[in-house]
Amino acid sequence: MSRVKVVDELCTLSLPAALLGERWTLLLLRQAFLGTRRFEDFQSAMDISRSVLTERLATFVDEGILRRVPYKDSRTRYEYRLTEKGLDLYPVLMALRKWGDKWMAPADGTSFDLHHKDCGGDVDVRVECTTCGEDLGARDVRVTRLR
Amino acid sequence: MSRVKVVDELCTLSLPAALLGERWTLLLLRQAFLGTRRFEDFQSAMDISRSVLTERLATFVDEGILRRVPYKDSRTRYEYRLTEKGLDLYPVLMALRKWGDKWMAPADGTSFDLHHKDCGGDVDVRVECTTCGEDLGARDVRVTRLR
DNA sequence: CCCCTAAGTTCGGAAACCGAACCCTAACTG
DNA sequence: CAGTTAGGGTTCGGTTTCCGAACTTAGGGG
Repeated sequence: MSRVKVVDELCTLSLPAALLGERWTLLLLRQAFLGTRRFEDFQSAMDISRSVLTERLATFVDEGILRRVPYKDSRTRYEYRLTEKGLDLYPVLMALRKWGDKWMAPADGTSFDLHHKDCGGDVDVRVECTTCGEDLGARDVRVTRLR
Repeated sequence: MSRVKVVDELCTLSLPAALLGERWTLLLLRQAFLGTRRFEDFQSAMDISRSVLTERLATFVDEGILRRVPYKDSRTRYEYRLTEKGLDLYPVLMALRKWGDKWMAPADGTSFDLHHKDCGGDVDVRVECTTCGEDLGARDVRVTRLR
């Protein structure tokens, strides 16, 4: 997080970029969205070292992205669940996945599918203009620096 | 990249997540989208060490996200420009920014604004169902593991 | 000539990461 | 009721990666 320079670089894009650009955080998030909740499960699914996992989970918890809740396995243990703030990162992962589908497809396709629960339709991510409704790419947008 | 386990974890989400979850890559990308193209400019804007910058630029180049093109400053130098593949990452950054606006706003607002060049409208990112057109959140989507 | 510039490269010390072993504690097991 | 198991960590020594500062390279300008 201290990788964010405190000049004009401190903005609402660089802050999340610094957080999620930390090693393992995106993969941890992906795992959480796939339903993983317990320490052991994260560890074995991602093959991350236990000490680093502890640390990442802790920063997610105090960023308010995950919360640590007790559960009973005939005894009190803890599991990690996405908060509203965490669930709100869904579009980021969907955008990543869409890009991955287009540009990094590993020949044998993806290992899971996504569908709208209600109607069974496919999931898509779009950048659009709230005024005219058009689809926007990087070249259609003007950046204005403030201050 | 070797952080991607080669079991079922090799998918079109984990591959990009591993790449962009590398330290500095998201911030480098942001900088590129803001128009930065030269080594020195990346270096001073991001405050990254020169050796790591060299390395990150190189992996972006051989991932095909940036390309290294000569320019003349009365002499041949090189600059880094986004490719189509790179420009296609725009939705990822927009999704990050939207999330940042909502959840990490640094009190004094963002340091830059974005507007549709043609109509001046605001930029938005949406996850939607291609069949019914509804907006989708993480809870509206069913994940199906394949194989 | 000497210095400047852009884009790197080199190198020694510091920080982060890794794997493996160890810890703690309540609950089964025999 | 002693011993084992399970989940969720902590500790520790060795390895990678990162950092900052200095050095390199090559053409142009004064």
